[in-house]
Amino acid sequence: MANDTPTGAHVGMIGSPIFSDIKPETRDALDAMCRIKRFRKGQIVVQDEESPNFVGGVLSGILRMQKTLLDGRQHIVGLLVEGDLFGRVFDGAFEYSVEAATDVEFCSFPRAAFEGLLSRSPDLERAVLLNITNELDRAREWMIILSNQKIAGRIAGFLLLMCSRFGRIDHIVEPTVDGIEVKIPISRLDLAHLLGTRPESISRALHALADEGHIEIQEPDRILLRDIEALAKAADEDEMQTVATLKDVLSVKRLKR
Amino acid sequence: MANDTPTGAHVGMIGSPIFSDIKPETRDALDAMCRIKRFRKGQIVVQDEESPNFVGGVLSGILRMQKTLLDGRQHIVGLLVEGDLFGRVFDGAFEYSVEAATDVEFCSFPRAAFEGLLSRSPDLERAVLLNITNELDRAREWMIILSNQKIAGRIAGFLLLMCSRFGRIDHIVEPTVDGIEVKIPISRLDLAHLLGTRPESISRALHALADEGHIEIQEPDRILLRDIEALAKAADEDEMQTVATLKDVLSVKRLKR
DNA sequence: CGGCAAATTGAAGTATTTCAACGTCGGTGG
DNA sequence: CCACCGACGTTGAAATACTTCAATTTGCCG
Repeated sequence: MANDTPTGAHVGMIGSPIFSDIKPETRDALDAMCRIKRFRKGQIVVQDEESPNFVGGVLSGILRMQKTLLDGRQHIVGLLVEGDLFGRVFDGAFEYSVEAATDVEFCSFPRAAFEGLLSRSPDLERAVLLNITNELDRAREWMIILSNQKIAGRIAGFLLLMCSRFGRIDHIVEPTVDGIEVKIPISRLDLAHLLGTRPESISRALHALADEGHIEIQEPDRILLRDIEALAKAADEDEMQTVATLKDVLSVKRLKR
Repeated sequence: MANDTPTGAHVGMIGSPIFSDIKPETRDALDAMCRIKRFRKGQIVVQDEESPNFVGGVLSGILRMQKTLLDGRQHIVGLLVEGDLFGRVFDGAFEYSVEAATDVEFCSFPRAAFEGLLSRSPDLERAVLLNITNELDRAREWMIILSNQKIAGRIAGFLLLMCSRFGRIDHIVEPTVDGIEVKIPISRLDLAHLLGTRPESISRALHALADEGHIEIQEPDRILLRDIEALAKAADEDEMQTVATLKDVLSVKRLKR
């Protein structure tokens, strides 16, 4: 399950993964107002339309940010991992619901206090700005992935995004001798919604990629990426940098053995 | 290269549409460092990979933010209108290119000076934070639109997004007696890339919506939305608020006659 | 008026969706 | 402990939607 972190609040360095570049005194202030919360897989952290009165910062585990459509379908617009913030600062309604995709732990900062500290601490404000900027980049990457016409391409893009974004986090991504192993934190149905298709198509496309030897389906939610470059090609990947990075990870791993 | 004709700068209240809620002195400082630039439709404002040394704020016209894929295709990830910012603050590379979708005018703030002022002016920092937050919301809306399986649904979502986001701006959206008239600022090819399909499909889906009476194609780039609710249904629209707002706009217009 | 780019239309080929059925796994209760 | 159920993933086959390639039309600019 989740880490065996001390339960009590106000322990030093609580927000470690969250804000890396802020002054010690700002961090102390943050720690002082923070309260650690834990949710089990499947629990709702924030309900749609009900603007939360806190700002959250993920410590461990994965949260799904989603919108509930008219017909009740849940539509994921992002996965939150260690270091990510959620909730709304200074602004209007938070229009999404947040649900635990795995068991999770996060810091909860009372909204008013957080905003107050934000106004007083330029370093924190900058950290938040950077955080949101990153989030924006991620959303744009999603857009590009989603605009791939072929399902297999979208899946390839999704897998690569998992690697490049969640690479050093939790145990989602593990480099092995044969390739990179990715743990998919959501069900086929959710993945289908996320990628704009249906679970049957996800299944078929995934198995098609496997038949071509680009991936290996070790378990339905554990995929081994064998040929990064082929995946990048399938995904129309434009960031050779990502590919290069991932390949480096692999070769290093190979040498280590 | 591009005729970035810096015309007269330092005129009072230049940034009016850009930051509405900042202190007069901050605005003065902004105006003092700002330089107005104008580009004609089709010109490149920022080239891929070449991190610009300025932050831009759109005054009028429309810019397209796009990524160039390996095969040279241009992939739009957002349209910038009056009041939108672009460029990077405090952070890594700006990975997109920016091109004028119509003739445009924007403020250009030297990056270093802008960041300096940002650090000194909490009100500006907040304004920027809000701006980026909005941008993030928009990107997430795009994600939801893009994950619609049917092309017609994506187009419907696109048209509604145009209305709700660009409603009071430029002359993109005009309420009329018969419905809302939307001017599409990009070509079919670009729209196709944006929506993850091909121009032929865009054309067919658009004409299908017209055959059903939901829209009317007055010119290829001028669409009259006749039945907002039908469009919302086609788009799987979850924001009844948007729909309600648009319908209000319409009925007010009708009364006015 | 000719020429070009953009938009549209047609027809054939692919890919995806849909509906239905089956297998697996984990939990529950007899 | 085993049978059963329900959730999930997978597979098959037919229906549908989209893409592709080719041809045609439209509108604009020189």
